[in-house]
Amino acid sequence: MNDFRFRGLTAKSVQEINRGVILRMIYERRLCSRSEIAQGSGLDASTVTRVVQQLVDDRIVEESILQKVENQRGRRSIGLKMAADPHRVLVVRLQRLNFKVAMLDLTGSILKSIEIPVNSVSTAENIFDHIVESLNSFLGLCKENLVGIGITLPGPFLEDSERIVLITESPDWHQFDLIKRLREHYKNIPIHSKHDAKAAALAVWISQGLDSESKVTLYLSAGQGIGSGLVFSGNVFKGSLGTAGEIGHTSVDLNGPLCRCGNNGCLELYTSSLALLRNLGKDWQNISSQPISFEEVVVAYKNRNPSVLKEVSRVAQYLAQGLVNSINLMNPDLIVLGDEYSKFGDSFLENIKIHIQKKILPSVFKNINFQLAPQTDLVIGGSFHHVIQNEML
Amino acid sequence: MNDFRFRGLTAKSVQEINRGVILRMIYERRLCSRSEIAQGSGLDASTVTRVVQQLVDDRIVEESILQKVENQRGRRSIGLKMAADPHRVLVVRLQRLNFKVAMLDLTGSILKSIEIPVNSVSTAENIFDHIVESLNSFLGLCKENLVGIGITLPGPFLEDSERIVLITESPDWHQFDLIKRLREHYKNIPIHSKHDAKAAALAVWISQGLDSESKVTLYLSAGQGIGSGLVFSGNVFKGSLGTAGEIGHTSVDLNGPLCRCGNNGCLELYTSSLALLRNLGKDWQNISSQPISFEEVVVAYKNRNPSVLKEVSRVAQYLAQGLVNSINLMNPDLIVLGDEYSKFGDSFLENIKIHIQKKILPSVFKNINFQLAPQTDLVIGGSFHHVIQNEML
DNA sequence: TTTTTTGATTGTGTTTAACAATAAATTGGT
DNA sequence: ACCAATTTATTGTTAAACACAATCAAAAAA
Repeated sequence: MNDFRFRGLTAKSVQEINRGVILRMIYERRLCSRSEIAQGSGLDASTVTRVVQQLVDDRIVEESILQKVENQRGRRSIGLKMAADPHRVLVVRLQRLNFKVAMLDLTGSILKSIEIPVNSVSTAENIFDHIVESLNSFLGLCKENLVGIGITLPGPFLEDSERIVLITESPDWHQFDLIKRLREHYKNIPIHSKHDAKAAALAVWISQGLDSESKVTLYLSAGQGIGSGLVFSGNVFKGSLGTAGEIGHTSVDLNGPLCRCGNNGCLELYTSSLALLRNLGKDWQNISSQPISFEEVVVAYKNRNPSVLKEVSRVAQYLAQGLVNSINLMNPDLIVLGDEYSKFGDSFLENIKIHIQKKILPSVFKNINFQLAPQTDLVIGGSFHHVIQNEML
Repeated sequence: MNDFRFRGLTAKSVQEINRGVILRMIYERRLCSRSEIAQGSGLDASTVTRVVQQLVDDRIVEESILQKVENQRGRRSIGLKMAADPHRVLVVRLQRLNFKVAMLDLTGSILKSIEIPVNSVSTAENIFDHIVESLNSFLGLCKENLVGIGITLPGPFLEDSERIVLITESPDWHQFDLIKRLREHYKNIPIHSKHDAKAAALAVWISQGLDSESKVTLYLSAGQGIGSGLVFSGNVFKGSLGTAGEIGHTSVDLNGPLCRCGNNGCLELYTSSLALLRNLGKDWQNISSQPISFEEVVVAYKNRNPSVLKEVSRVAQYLAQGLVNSINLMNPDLIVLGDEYSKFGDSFLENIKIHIQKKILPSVFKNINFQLAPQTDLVIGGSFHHVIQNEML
C-alpha cells in the first residue's frame, strides 16, 4: 500500500523535483533559455538561474553559444542544452537473433555501438556472458560517468517482475532471470529494463509526439510481430504486469483461425510480415524460384505489382480494423506506424487511413494525426530515454 | 505547450500538495490515524499533525472517537475521517429519459436526491431550465458550504471540449452547450463534467479497486449500451478528446453486420440488452404474448430457462471476446461488470471468465480479479468523487 | 547617445518541513 | 499498584529553498 500517490513532499524533494522539471524542459525542447524555463514552469527567474547553475556545474547541461536570432528587442537569451560530455548511457537491445550494445551521450547521440549475432544453439547463460563481456568493454570507456544501463527485451515481457514470458525460436530465457543477474553483476549501476516495442513507442513520442503536442500517442510496430505502445504524459502505458499493448493478439474475427495464444482471428495471423510472405509465396513462385524476402515485396509494392498490391492492401485493411478497435478504446491523437511496414511508405499509410475513416466517428478521426516512423533503430533511443527519465528527470 | 509536466514547485504548492496527499489518504481509507499518514506519506509526524489540524479547523476532516482496538502496546491513535458537516457536493446525472440531482456530504453519503423525468418532446433549453430549477432548490440548503457541482452525461461525450456528440432518441443536445451554460449561470461555483460510464468506473475503483489494491481497473458497463472505463493511479483514462473506453464499438468480427458508427461487427450489436431482448423476442412470443422486459429475462435466466440460458450464454461469449481484446491492449488486474448485466450474477460472470481464460496468456489471466458491481447508482458516486478529486485532493 | 525592453543575477525575507525534545496514553512485568 | 517499555501526538527550533526586489547586462529603437 505504499502508493506514490501518497508520497508527501519534503523540502529537499522540492529542489529535486524542480531540478527534474527544468532538466526535462531542456531535454525535451533540445534547446531553450532560462527565461523560457521560468515562463513555462512558473518558477521565479532567480530560482531557475540557481538550479541551472547547478546543472551546468554538474556538467549535465551546457550553455550554447547563441540562440537563433529574431528581430526582437532586449538582451539575447543564452541557449541551454544537454551536455555532450562527460556523462554516458549504455543500452543493450536483445533480439531473437542478435544483441546490440550502444553508448550514448546525454544528447542521445550514439557514440559507439556493436551488434553481435546470437548463435541459435546458445544457452541463455552463454548469451549473458557475451552481453557482460560487451558491456565491460564499453564500461572501460565511461565507468566514471555512467548514468545507467538500459536493456530492452522482445515481448511478451512482464515489466513488473522483469521476466520474459516467451521468446519463440530462442534459448531458454524463460527460466533465466536476466535482469536480476545483470543487477547482481553490476551492483552499483542503475539498470532499467523495458519491452522493446514500448521503448520504441517512447522514442517515437520524443521525436514526433512532442512536436505535434500529442496527448495520446499510439505507436504501431508492424513487422514479424505486431505490437503497440501507448504514450501519454510522457510515459508508456504498461498495464498491471507490463504486457499492455499486445495489439497483435487482439482478434478481428472471433470465428477466425486459432492462434497459439489461444485466441481466434488474432491480428498478427493476418498481418505479420511472415503471414504476408506466406500468402504471397504461392503466386510468387511462378515469377521467381527463390524464397522471397520482405525487401523484395517492398520493391514489388512500389512497382505496383498487382498480386502484391492486392495482398498488401488486404493487410492494410486488417491493420485498420485492429487500429479502429484501439482507437475506440484509447482515443489517440497521433498514430505512428513503425517497424518493417513503414517501408511501404505513405501510400500504405493512406490506405490504412481510408479504411479507418469509414469505421469511426468523424470527430475522432479528424483528431488523429497519422505518421510514419523513421527507419532508424527506435528501440535504442527509447531505452536511452527510459534511463534518462528514471535517473535524471 | 503549458504542460503540467513542466509545472515547477513553489514553497506554497508544497503545502498544498501535502494537504492534498494527506486528505486523499483519509478519503480513500475512510478512517486512518496521524501516524499511519506519517508512515504512508513519508512525512514527519509533526508535519502531519500541523496539516491535519488545519483540515480539522476547516471542518473538512473530523476526529473519530476511537479506532478499532487491537492487542497492541502504546497509546491509541485517534481516528480521522471526512467530516459529515458542513460541506456539500451537488451532482447532476443526465440520462436519456430523466435527470437526477443529489446532494452529498464529504463522506459520500447522499443526503437528498430527486429524479425528474424528461419529456420526450422537451427541448434542451427546456430541460436546462428544469435542471437549474432543481439545483437552485438544493443550493438553498448548502450555498455557503458548496464544494462544487458534478455533472455526468451519456456518451459519446467529448470530455475535452465538454460537448455531447450524440444522444439517440433525445432532444437537441448536440447544438446546446450545456456545460458552458451551466458555468455562466453559476459563475462562482466550480462545475466538473464527466462521461457517465467513466464516472461509474471511478466509483467502482473507489469501492472495489482500492480494496484489492488494483493498479489497472477495467469497468465494463453492459446494458442498453456497452461502455467501459479504465482506471489507474486513481484516474479514469480519457484519451485525447475524452472518448476513450468505447468498447461497445470495437469489432469482434470484421465481416459482421454494419453498425451505425460505420464499423462492422461492433460488440454492442451482439451484446446490448436491447439486442438480447430482440433475439429472445421470437422464442418468447410463444410463451408470453406481452413484450418482454430485461427483468423478466433475468428471472428466466435464474430459473434456467433453456432458450434464455443459450442466448445469454452467447452474449457472455461475445462480451468475453471484447474483453479479451481490451485485456491484450490494457492488461488490467481487476475487471468489474456493471449496469444491467450484473443482475445475472456470479454464474454469468463465471461464464465470461471461462471464455476469457482460453484466449489469453495464463500469467495474464491469473493476474485478473473478476467482480460484479453493486446495483447502486455508481454514476452519482463517481461524479461526487470527481468533484472531490478536482477540488480538494 | 539615450531610452526601452528583455534576460540573467544577487541579496533578503518568508514559508514550511525536518529535527529534537516532550507529553500523552496504554500494555506488561514485578 | 507502580514502573518500564512502547506507541502516538504535539511543540519549539533550525535549516532549506523559493519568491520578491533590486541590479546588472545586452541589444534594438528613438
